[in-house]
Amino acid sequence: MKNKEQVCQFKLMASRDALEVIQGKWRIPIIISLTYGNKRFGEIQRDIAAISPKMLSQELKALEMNKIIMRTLYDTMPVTTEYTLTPLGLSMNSLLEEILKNIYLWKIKK
Amino acid sequence: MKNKEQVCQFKLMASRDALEVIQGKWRIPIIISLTYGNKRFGEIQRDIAAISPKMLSQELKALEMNKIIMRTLYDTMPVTTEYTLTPLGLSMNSLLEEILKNIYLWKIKK
DNA sequence: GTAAGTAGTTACCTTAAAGTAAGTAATTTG
DNA sequence: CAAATTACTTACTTTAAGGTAACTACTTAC
Repeated sequence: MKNKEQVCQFKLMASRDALEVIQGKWRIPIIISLTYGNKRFGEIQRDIAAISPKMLSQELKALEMNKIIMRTLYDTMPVTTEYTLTPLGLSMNSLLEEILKNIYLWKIKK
Repeated sequence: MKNKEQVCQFKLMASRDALEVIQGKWRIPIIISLTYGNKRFGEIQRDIAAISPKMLSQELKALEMNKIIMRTLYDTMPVTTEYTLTPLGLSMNSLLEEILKNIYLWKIKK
């Protein structure tokens, strides 16, 4: 078995890549918004009142590239776009729930 | 029971405060480093080779304020400072492990 | 035909996060 | 006693993230 230091270094390198997925001001809010239903661009924008269309568009693209969300085009009149969490996105959310709960419980405790 | 929209809005607000704890380039790497043993300033700095003393000092303070880590002064000669994860810090780490594992598994899958 | 909604894009600007470099103070080693 | 180590701090600069505002293109409603 490898020693602690090597394992630690490996974990540090792995996290550097993986965590960009949830870094930034808007990605986690977008994931949270989508756990309450598949949504369209405008609906997410209304959920997260402070986000600009530029940032929303940019972050949706990044989340799609990282396979956290999916974009589906519906050939309705007018054309609508729907955003959905992937299984990875859903698994991220359940973990975020845990983290939020832990931090919240800690903050109210004493 | 409240409707989906209200629950979603509540979650979005709660996450805004809670997630600052893990935002930024260095906080999670520091947490990871400390799960492989209580460490001193210089030891963390050696683990995370790219971090500057300024950033390390600043982020350690922030993590301490958020009760993720603890600082212990030892009255040795010379005085040494040791950083330790709190129970909250440890719980954060197990969740980070899960997130990293999920993202990793997803990335290698196909 | 004017306004409003959907789903964005583009260009430009500001600010906050991070980087760089040097300094401090105390102690220890050669 | 000069150099190195530990644990930082301070001042200044750079970069990247995010903000602002205006614009596009298509459709529907009034």
